[in-house]
Amino acid sequence: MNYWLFKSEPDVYGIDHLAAEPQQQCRWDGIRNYQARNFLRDKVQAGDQVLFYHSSCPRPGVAGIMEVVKAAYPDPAQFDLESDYFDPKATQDKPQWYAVDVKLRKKFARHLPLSALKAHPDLKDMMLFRQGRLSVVPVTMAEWQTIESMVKG
DNA sequence: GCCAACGTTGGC
DNA sequence: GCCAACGTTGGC
Repeated sequence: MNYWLFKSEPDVYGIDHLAAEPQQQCRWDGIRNYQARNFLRDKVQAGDQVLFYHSSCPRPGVAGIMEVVKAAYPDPAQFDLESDYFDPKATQDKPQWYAVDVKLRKKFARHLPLSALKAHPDLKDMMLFRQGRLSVVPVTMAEWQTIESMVKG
């Protein structure tokens, strides 16, 4: 099992949106960055645990935990002319982009702010900090456990 | 293949 | 709004 951090802008789709979905489940789509795509397509598996990260907002940070319920499949939006995520290079035979399905596991009572993550010595090597612009980021098991302990504590 | 210009992300 | 860090595009 793997651990991840997925980013979303809460104005567009935050953890409360996910909480309001039927079965608190949704398609995580619209990823249009090759490195993020490769993680999604090649590494993200059903059962993986995911931090829901709010970005580009007044208080960026981790808002809760999701679980992957369906591994990667072609993102339907790439074939949809009406969609912002339409990609003329994509064909059914050669999809360019992938999506996964996720389910809400836990919404934190208090969001864990980015500042707290940055301040913790055990998290100093997080890929989140090294490559700030990536929207699908691996998290190590040690980092995951540290973050869980911060939420409880 | 190189590189400049431009666009996007995201924290502050 | 600003800026850093990348990513993408397109000319050559």
